[in-house]
Formats: sequence, structure tokens, C-alpha cells
Amino acid sequence: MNTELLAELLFPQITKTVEDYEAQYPPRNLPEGAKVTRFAPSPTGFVHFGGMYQVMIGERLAHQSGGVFFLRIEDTDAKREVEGAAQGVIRTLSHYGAEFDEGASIGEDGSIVSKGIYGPHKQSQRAEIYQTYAKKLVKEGKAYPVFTTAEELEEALAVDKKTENKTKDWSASAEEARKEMLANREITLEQVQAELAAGNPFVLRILSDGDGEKKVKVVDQIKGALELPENDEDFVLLKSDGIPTYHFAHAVDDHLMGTTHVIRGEEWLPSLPKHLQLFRYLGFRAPKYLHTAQVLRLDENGNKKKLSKRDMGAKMEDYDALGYPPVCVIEYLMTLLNSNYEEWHAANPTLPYTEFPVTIKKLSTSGCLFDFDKLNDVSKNVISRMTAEEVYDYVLAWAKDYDAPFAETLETYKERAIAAFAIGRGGKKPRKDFATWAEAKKFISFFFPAYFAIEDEINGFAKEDIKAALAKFEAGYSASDDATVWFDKVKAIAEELGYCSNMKEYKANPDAYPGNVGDISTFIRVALTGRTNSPDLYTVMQILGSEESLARIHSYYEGL
RNA sequence: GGCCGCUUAGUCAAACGGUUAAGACGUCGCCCUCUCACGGCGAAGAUAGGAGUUCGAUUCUCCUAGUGGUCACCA
Repeated sequence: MNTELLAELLFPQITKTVEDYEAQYPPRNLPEGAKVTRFAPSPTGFVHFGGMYQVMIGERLAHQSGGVFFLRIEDTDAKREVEGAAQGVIRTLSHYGAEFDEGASIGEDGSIVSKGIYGPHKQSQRAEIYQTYAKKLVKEGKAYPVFTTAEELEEALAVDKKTENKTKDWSASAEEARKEMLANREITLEQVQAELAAGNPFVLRILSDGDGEKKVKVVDQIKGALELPENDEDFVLLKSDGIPTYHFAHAVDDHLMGTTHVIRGEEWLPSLPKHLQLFRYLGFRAPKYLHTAQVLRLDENGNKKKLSKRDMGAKMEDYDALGYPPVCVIEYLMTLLNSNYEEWHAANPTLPYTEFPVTIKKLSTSGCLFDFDKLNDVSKNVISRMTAEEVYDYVLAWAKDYDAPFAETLETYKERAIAAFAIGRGGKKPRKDFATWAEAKKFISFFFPAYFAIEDEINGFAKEDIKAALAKFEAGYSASDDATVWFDKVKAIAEELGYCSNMKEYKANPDAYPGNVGDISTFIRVALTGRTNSPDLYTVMQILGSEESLARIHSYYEGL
């Protein structure tokens, strides 16, 4: 077959050559050891937690080596594209502190533009480039067209591919596919001409030289040395709309864009031989690969499953809605990335995570379970080191997006809110009351009239006792008392009622008293905060002010 | 089903072939304490199973099991 002629027949509109593109996109001039990495999502509308994991690896490896981190939008599947998704990805990543040096970015008018000389970075805009390389492969006899009739297309294939995986007769269908593949290879120039003349679309397939019985040795930077079967399948390079498949776009783009390290999920491992074959066919040097383990969850049977987008915590937006500060999620991610991160962070509590040297060697080879407990712990620690003003600003920003009435309250009672957030903050052993802004709201809500309500009951005590204690407390209260005097008065009330004012004595002989000073405190606490648990009451009263405090106490015992 | 990956406590994970098999989260207990939170101390809890190599195996090899991925004109 005259492949020169075939190439012209198939791609008459392609006039450029691969040399033109090689000249347009020269190799990068970077210092020794600088890594070029990229995030290459398909624009499906959100950033997955596992994707963020890969972003962190790529961003850190690039930036700590003086390299380049860029964004490429893999929108080769028009069916799955979501409007505005690319912009969403950029905003989300920026929100989490991952900035791109190059690639797809948001332009003046809000549309996606390319930064740097290696664009465009939307694959749908690179059709001509791919086709130029495809034409070269055809010319060299390494690829050929397949014209398929409409009925063979989508439905027949797409449907049973997914659904019949379990019941499928694998060896029979493999044999069938093999036969068809071999038959397709036999296409003649005349047939091609006839099909094209009839206006029939074609897909371009690679002409594989691989032998499935043989193995290729590959090295993955995370998994180590691997032996995988050679690719013996004539997989599709260009779809019938002229847009490449992932495989072909990956080879062309990562070559042209100078990617040194490809970071992607381990689900790509089985197709690695395809990619290596392509790089070889195209005469490209293959990048280094990092196939990352997946982030998993436990299903109802106790099996590990991929975090699906329905699972809480799968989308980065989930954390915003829940009210996790971005830095906390990043910190948690860092602990998953390199297990020595926590140790490092404990030794360098004031340094930002960007100072931590991420090492490829310490990346996990096995999938890890997402753990909200751990995230919460990390988050509580991070928040506990913030100032009250910082917390206030964060909570206000969160509330503006997710809880407008609360945002209004916060603005009205700004001083009070900051004072409340200041409780237990700033010392050597700060309180760790909340991991999210939603929890922060719960923590301080009773300070505000609109949110104050009696939520807990006092059980096991006579109404008369509660009334008497609160009335005495109200009568004896003086705004000028310090904390010691304040508590001495509470103790005095306890004694007047026959309650024990010393906890040690009470514990030694609990049956001797109707209650203890802690119980008196509980009466005051519930009246004041509506809850049986709260921070230090003296401080709470200072913040509320004596007028409002006493009004709450009064109305509580009046209502009994 | 073929191929490939993975397997140390509930979770995340350390351990040049030699340790009493770290640490963190979670759980439980005690202490501190007016409740909560913090903090301190402590406890329970693991090398998937079986062979082999070796003086010695969590570590190397093989087998088994479990588990995950993949086998598209999706990425």
C-alpha cells in the first residue's frame, strides 16, 4: 500500500508538518533537575479529592525543583463536558493554594485562554496538531483508517462493555475482536477512496507491532520496576470526529509541552504499554511516570471502594460547604502524601507546608482510606493556632456563602463574636473546639439573641433548688467581681442549699449531699447558654454583659 | 475470565535481613477540673495464610487467599 498517498487521502487539509510544530514548541530551557508537571482534568464540573492529591504532588514537585506546573484541559469528549467547568477547576485550585505557572487560565472576559508558549491548552483546540502527527504515522505505515457502519458504532459496543463485564465470555469476544482487527488491517487504497467518496467517517487506529505474549519492562517512579504485556491492540488514535483519544493526546501534548513527570491515577497503569508504544512510534522520549494510589472509602460490606462523587468529601467543594478551611484540607493531604509530614510539621510548627520537601520515594503504593477523624484533628489543630480575628473573618466569609442570616448576626455582633472566638485561644494549650466553620457557629451561637435557646434540660434536681440557686445568684451578682470572687459566690450558694462546695469531699461521699457546686454551675450554665456544656461561665458572662446575663437567668427561673 | 497492582492494629503509616515491630488519628481508662474543650499519664490493638532461602525474614523468592484496577470512537 502506498502510505504516502493514503496519508494525503485521509488528511488533505493538513499542510503543516511535525517539524513545524517541533520548531514552534522548542524544548524547555530549565535548570538541571527541574520538573515539569501538569494537571490534566477532563472538564466534568468539579475537582475530585483524588485529583487534588495528584495536584499537590505535581505542584510540589514542580515548584520545589524550580520547574513548571501547568494546567491542560482534556476536553476531547464533548459528551461529558460541563459548561464553565474549566473555570471552576482553576478557581477551586487557586482557592486551595495551587497556582499554575502556565496553561489554561481565565482571561479578561472570563473565557479560557492559554498562558505560556506551549498552548493552546484546551485539547479541543489542538485538533490540527494531533492530525499532523497522525498524518505522519499514516505516512510511515504505523496507523490506518477504519470505516465502520453506523450500527456497529456506539450502542452495540458502549452498552455491553460496561454492563456485561461479569457474565461476558472473555476468550470468545477477544478472539472475535482480534479477527475483526486483522480484517480491518487489510483495507485497500481503493476501498479507502470509495469510503471517503461516500462521505463516510473513519477512525484512525495504530498498527500495533506488539506481542501480547511478551512483556515490556517499565519503571514507575512510585511502584518501581514493572513487567507489563506488550500492547497488541490496534487502539484508536483519532475518533471519527477527528479528535484524539486520551492515549494519543497524552503522547503528543506531553511531548510538545515538555512534561517531564506524568502524575496520574493507577487506573492508567494497564494502558501504559500503549503509551510507551506511541512515544516510540512518534520518536518521542517518554516522560517519567508516577501512578498514584487511589483514595478510597469503605462501602457497606466493608470493602474499599473508590471515592465516588456522591460520597461526602469526594469533591473539593464539599469541604467548603462543610466549612473546612482550605489550609486544613491541604495539611491533611500532606499527611497522606508523605507520612513524615506530621513529624516535620511538629518540629516546624510555624513553617508553611510549602517548606516541606515532598519526596517521591515516600508516596504510598497502596490506596488509602479517607479518614474524617484525622481531617478533623488536623483541622482543629490548625484553627486553634489562628487568632480570634482570623477565625471571625473566616467564619464570616463562610457564612456569607452558606448561611446568610448568620453572616448578618456576625456583622451586627462583631465585637461579641470575636470575644467569643477568643475564648481559650492564644495560650500554649489552646482549646480545640471546632474543626469546621459550621461547628464554630454552633460553638458561639448562644451568644446571639437570635440563636439563643434552651437546648438542654436539667435532670435530677428539684425545681425549688434550681429557682433558689438562680435567684440567689442573680441577687448576689456584681459585675465588678473577678473570677475568684465570682466562683466563691457560687460556692456560697451551694453551701446555703446544703450542696457540697468541694468536689473532692463530694466525690468521697456523694450520698451525703443533694448535689455539689458543679450542679449549681450547671443551673447557671443552662440558664445562661441553654446547654449543659459550655466554656467558662465567668468569661461567658463578661462577654454577654451583666444586663443580658441576668435577664437570661431571671427569665429561666421564672419560667420553671 | 486474562493481565496488572496492592496487603504491618479500626484508619494513616515507620522499621540497611537482626528493634521489646515506631508514631499519629480513633477507642477505652485514670489524673486535672464547676460542665465542655485543652493538657498529662496509661491501656487494648498489627506484620493475611503456607512453603522456601538464611544463623536469623515485616523485609528476599514461590504458592494460596483477599482486595483494587483494567480489558471503549471515556478520560
